[in-house]
Amino acid sequence: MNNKRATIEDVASLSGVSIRTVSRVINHSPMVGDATRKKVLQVIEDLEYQPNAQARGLAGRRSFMLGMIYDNPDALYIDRVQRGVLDVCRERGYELVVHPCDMHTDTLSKEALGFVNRSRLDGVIILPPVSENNDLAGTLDNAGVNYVRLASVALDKPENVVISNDRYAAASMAEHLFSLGHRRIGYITGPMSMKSSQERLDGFCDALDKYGFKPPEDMIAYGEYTYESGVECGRRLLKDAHPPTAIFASNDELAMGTIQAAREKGVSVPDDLSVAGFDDTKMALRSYPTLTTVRRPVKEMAGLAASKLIASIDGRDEDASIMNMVTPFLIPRQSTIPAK
Amino acid sequence: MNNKRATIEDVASLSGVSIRTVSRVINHSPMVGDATRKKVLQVIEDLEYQPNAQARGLAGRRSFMLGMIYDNPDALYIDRVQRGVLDVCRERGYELVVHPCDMHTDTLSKEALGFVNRSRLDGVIILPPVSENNDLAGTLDNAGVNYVRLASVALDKPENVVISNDRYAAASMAEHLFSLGHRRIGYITGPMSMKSSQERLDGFCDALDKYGFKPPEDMIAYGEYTYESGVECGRRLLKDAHPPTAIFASNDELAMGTIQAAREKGVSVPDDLSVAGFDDTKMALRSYPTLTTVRRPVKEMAGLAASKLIASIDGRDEDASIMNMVTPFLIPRQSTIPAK
DNA sequence: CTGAAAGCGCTAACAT
DNA sequence: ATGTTAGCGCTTTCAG
Repeated sequence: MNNKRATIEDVASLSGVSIRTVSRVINHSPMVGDATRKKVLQVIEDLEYQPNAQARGLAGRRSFMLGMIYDNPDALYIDRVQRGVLDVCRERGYELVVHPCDMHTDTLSKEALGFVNRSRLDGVIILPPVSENNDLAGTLDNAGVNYVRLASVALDKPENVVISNDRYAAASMAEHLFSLGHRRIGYITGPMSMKSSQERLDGFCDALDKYGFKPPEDMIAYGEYTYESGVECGRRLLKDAHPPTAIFASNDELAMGTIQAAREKGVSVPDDLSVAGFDDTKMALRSYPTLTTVRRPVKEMAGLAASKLIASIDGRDEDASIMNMVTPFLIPRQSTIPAK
Repeated sequence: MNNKRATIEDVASLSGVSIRTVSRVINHSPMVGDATRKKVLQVIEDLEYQPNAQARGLAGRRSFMLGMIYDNPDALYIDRVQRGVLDVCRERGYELVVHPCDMHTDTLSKEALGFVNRSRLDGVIILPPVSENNDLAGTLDNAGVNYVRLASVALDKPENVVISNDRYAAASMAEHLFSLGHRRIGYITGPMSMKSSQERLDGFCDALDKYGFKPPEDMIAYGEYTYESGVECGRRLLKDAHPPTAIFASNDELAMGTIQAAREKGVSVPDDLSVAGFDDTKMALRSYPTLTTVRRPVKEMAGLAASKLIASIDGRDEDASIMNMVTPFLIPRQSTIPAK
């Protein structure tokens, strides 16, 4: 940098107070006289002084940095989370360090802890499906690292998780289809190793159950949350002797695959087959017909997670331990219409 | 953290050398005896010692952190860049701090500089279209901040930019359409304030020119890189008395909009109209028909940018000042077929 | 409410 | 090739 940056000392001497006082002002301590504070703030502005985060971190043992750990193929989801977290970070003077990882490596926990320690992160936010890894959470907890997981079930203490009620949302979608008159509804799952897959399937079954229906085993296809898997499962469901009038695919990728499978077979969506997805990806709006889907308030979830994390960091345990659960909502579009 | 982390001092005493020597080992200084180095490294491993990045930063005036500044709606693009940058960061021991911003604010430069200074970032990577802001680049340069811009033209010194040859790519696409027998080709631009829009349009014209054609003004629609704009421009081009047999939309969003416009008008893609896009977004593969498009090697560009940035930081000027230009490549899919 | 001084853990002159 | 030591800029006891 050309003109060396001002230090706390410059601010102190120019405002005629001690370093300690400037530090108090920076850290919003209430123990400063109003006149003093104002004066100091003025000098800070004049000098365009910015506290050195590293020095603050070294001395105060906090970095004002949060980390984000994930292994998720959905770029839009990641982007939404980043923005949600950053909205809160900005208010509170934090920065965000990103850390995509490989959830299938056996050194994941160690590696993640290394990440946190190296940068002295004040806390981390963990996205699904990595968030479902209890070994990782345990490792972090053990090391005294603050963390919050984004998940679809309460797999941790309230201060460590923000929940999306996927189960309820899936049930809503099932009811939506049901209310459109569909009685033979196919369902395509994600990988059953993921909580979200289980929850969504359970929600689907909950709803059928409510109407006195038993989820027909032959109408449930076990998929992978991918397009290819959607094509395959869609084909299988559609070639049934008694094919479904609607298919609820548990994410948009699967739904797009399902639509493709229908197209191949000359089954018209939505005229002959209603199709619903989950996630509200960009494709949902661009596909033809546009896709009825479920949108999780991802950005809001992320914001809650960041707030919770910062509350933990600040030791505001009452705030941190509030249970946060958000509810996704249904977005009806063209791909679902009344059954014939 | 429970068990306080080891410090350089612990490592020093346990390996029976001075702090300075440990520091040398950490920083890969060649001035250490082989035996000594080995011993120290062993202790480091045993203690699971990780140098404190903040202390390193404070003392050594580098943070080992890179920043990424952007205001881009394409989450996939951002994700690809982040991953490309991080691949290089990992090798070199850097972390990545993300910073989405609002490019339309007049305090952008100041705000961005604040970001860099606050966290003492060693450098930043700037994504388009923010990267086209010369005021920002000037401000950073002035402050002695290392930066690299991702762009589609050489709008800065070689050490400060990695270029994607959009012009060439657009020309390839035009030739592709031409070689399929299309002679009346519509073109939809992005916002002409963006270099990428200009470059792609120029590339398109270059190609026509090469075949002795003049780009017909009435076949050029000025759009916005959005789906809605694609629908609108598509409609306009298609209602021409002498409609095009192919439309080259300068990004995938526009192309999807164009396909929608064709659908509205009962024009079949690709039978009656070939449509091509640019970017290779996820939609390109999910649309029906799948979309012929252009893919920029985004991750590679990002990696080059990171390498270049780190070279600058390290003062390896020869490495930093190599001109980096990558060439996007055409991906033919179902949406473009021979003209009838 | 404010100030003086002791580090936080590391790098980099400066010795040896 | 290795050790000694003075900071980097800030927070935080501990006194006033």
